[in-house]
Amino acid sequence: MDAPEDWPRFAVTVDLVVLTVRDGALHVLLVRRGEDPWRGAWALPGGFVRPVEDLHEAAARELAEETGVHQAAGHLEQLGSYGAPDRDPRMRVVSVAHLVLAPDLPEPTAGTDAAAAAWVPVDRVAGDELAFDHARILADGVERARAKLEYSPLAAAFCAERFTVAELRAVYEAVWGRALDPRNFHRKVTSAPGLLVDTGERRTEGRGRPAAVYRRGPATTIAPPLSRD
Amino acid sequence: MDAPEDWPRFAVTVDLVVLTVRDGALHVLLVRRGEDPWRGAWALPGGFVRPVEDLHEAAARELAEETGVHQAAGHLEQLGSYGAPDRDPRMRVVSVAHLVLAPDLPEPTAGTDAAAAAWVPVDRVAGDELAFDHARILADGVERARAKLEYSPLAAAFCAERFTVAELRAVYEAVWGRALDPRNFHRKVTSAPGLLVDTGERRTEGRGRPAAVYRRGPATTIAPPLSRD
DNA sequence: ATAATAGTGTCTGTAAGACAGTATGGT
DNA sequence: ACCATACTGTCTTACAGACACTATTAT
Repeated sequence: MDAPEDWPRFAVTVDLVVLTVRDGALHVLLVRRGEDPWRGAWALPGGFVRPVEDLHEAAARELAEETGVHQAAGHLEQLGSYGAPDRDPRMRVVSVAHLVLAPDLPEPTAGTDAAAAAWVPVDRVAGDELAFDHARILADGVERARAKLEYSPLAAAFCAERFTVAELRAVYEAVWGRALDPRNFHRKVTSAPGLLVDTGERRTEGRGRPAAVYRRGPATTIAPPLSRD
Repeated sequence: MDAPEDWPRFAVTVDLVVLTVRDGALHVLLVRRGEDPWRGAWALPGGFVRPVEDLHEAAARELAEETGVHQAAGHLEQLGSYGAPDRDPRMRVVSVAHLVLAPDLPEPTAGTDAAAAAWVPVDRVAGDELAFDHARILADGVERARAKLEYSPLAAAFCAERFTVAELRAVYEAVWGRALDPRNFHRKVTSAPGLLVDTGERRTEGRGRPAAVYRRGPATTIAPPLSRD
């Protein structure tokens, strides 16, 4: 086996698929590119991995830099790596994409790097207006999120620390793009052991009976899973 | 945003978690390292990504080089990337790990690179005898394989092109490490639409009634999934 | 005949989907 | 009073797990 220093050098970046739920629809955070290539196109936020940081750290740092969010609530996980030889015309770049699920955040651009940043509904992102291979990365991220809601407690990452069953259901409906029966959903999530912890608090939203307020429980999976059919 | 050529250079490798089922147990393909660091330790097969090839191509090439297998049967997918700053003492290396599920192969070492290669039962691999962070990568690969058998037709990737229900069940039992009820398993997999295609062929294994021989069907998921409890 | 494996039928408990009905607030 | 939302209970159907039973081969 040969020594690493004899082998081709790559630039390594992290790209972020940051998803949130706003106004009943799944949104992704995009930035407008200020330079060539792809000047003026929308792109996923991201940046280069520094010499001394792990991939996960780099993703968290870029998230904070570009959105002003110190990923306390929410969820960050590695999505996958993209390294087609021609994906960046300047040189060989491997991007390690990460998926972030965040509660509804204050308008972006609080950050620094990007010329402009915006939340865009995922079903209104035209694939050909995204830079590089970001349309593929976005599609993979959305699919991962949709799949994970089935068997993991991750939907709560889209909510504030305290939330109602209706808010949780709204997340599922936005991410899956279909209506769920409120009564069966309630029965399912409240009976799943360790999924929700009742805070005792009640909350009135407009009219109607006040809803119980929950926190995330210790469960790491939902078995049997919810079905998105 | 800055130009990639101004940024730190990484070496990028692919590492392979190659799994197969032999003698009723899940095995992983390991190679003995011939050089420092970790000279003499077991490691996952792998190597450096070349200047002009995609990550997936690099993984397939390394698989062929180190095992002599031209990944026709079987399955290859990306597992995840590992890039802790100190994972290789020589320089900054990011490894894109891939998972390979292969039918029982002829003894390795048919390949070239590795000083020695061997199939090792996964539950007999001591974590601290693997080079670099390969113990973690192996654990992630095995967990991925176990999880995917639940809801995907991937178990067939461990079988020859034509196989019986009993052979398929043996795969599940080896990967999950628990016995399954042959009758319920048979009912489940034969009634899953598109999972198996009856070839009409029958096969007698020792004594007992001959078993129907199947090929993989077009199904991409098993819904509802099997449960490994 | 006996053993062994392949494959089918039946029963039971659990849970999902559909939806009636009750509880508790705002207007 | 009325409506909207939260929550509970009931019915039906589907399916997993358990296991009796039949089918077809080797010894």
